[in-house]
Amino acid sequence: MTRRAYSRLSQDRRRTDLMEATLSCVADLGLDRAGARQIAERAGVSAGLIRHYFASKDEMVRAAYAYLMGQMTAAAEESGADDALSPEAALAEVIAANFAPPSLSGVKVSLWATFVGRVRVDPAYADIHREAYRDFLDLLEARIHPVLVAQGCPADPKRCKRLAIALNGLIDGLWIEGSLGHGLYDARRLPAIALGAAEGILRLPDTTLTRHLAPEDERS
Amino acid sequence: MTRRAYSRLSQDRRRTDLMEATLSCVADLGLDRAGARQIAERAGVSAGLIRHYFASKDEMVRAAYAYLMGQMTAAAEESGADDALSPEAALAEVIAANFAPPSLSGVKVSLWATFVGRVRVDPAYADIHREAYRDFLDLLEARIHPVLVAQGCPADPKRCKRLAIALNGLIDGLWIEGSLGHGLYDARRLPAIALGAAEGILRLPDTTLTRHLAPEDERS
DNA sequence: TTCGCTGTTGTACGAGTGTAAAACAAATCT
DNA sequence: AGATTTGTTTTACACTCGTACAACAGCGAA
Repeated sequence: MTRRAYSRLSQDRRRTDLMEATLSCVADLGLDRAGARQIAERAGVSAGLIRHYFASKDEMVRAAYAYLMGQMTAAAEESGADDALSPEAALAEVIAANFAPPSLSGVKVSLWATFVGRVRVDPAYADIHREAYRDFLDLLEARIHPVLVAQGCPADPKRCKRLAIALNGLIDGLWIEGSLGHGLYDARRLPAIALGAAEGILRLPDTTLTRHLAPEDERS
Repeated sequence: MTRRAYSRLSQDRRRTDLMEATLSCVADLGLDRAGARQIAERAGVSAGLIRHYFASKDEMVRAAYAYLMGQMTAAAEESGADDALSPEAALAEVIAANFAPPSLSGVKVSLWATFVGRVRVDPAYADIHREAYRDFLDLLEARIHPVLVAQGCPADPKRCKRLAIALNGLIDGLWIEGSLGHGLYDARRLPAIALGAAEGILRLPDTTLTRHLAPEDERS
């Protein structure tokens, strides 16, 4: 039997390859059918190697979840971070970014949902989820506050947090249904719907946020 | 070897027992560890019986998902259906019902998320999800319209549908995070947060919905 | 009471699982 | 060039999985 040729990669590269293969398998096949051999094959590697990088397959899946959420929160924190933007434009960008690729993605929402389903089963998943949720809540709060101040609305911390919780709920729910692409309405309407609803939640005047819609999203 | 005693049940009873045991296992153990033997044990039955009621274990899981969503939709449609209620009170009740047991439940959200994770994998799951989503959207739209009319707001079908989509997003997102019980805030605040945000989304005057909060939920 | 039907159990089987550990080879060092 | 290290493959193993099927027993009919 002739042995397979292979090349050695850096530790980090192999780890991320394996985690990305894990995510790809989970998204395409579901958690139960994402076996170690399948994942290894997608990573271009043999199954035994998994245990050289992770203590167990379960730990690899956990690591893949943490990796995914880390990427998503990093992407969220980048959006609307341009200092030249007005507070209103920055908030609008943070919100709207969730309703265009790469955030709006069937693969991403599938993975997100699959792992959220494990939060009650495994405390490690609960920790990862809680941290990602808190990060996004904090980001929203930080983007909401200057808008309220600029518009002369009450902006005490309690109100900001409360509004951040509501806004996060809105974004999450719309993001899930929009990403699943069930065809009940055109997903291109989502940015306008989300920004319009956000204006309402924050009790801002009409078009405070929607005026910052990207041109391609302007149809209502 | 002495054989186990058993009693014969009606077909429907056994089927629902098996589906409920399936849901219980999936919620507690995760989809991958919810094996046929485990499920059968929880249903008080031997594993071979599954194939007498379902073509395969996978089909039983699918049936359990449809069963779960059927229950949830039915519960939603019952809330706020009292004709004596004002339109505002009925809408408030539909919204608030999601943030108190039995709707607000870690088990339910775990199951919901687990199955949503399969929507991309298996078209049967996509169908079940789409139908449940559409039903809830229609319900919301039907409850929103009379409120807008009573309050003298624009209430054309397009706007109603748009508002229903946004409101559904808000409810979904808040329900998920609230049910997971991550401890980042007190879940008892959710009814007030949701109703306040809904007032904003629908551009209703303050307290139009929040005034219908149940007494125990009145703390902001 | 006995018979017949069928819901139910128990067992066996092949395929697939995650994992351990030995054999090997690619890159690095001397 | 030769030795060393260690990332990688391969094989083997114990176990669990879903499923098929024969044997059994509860229950209604006759």
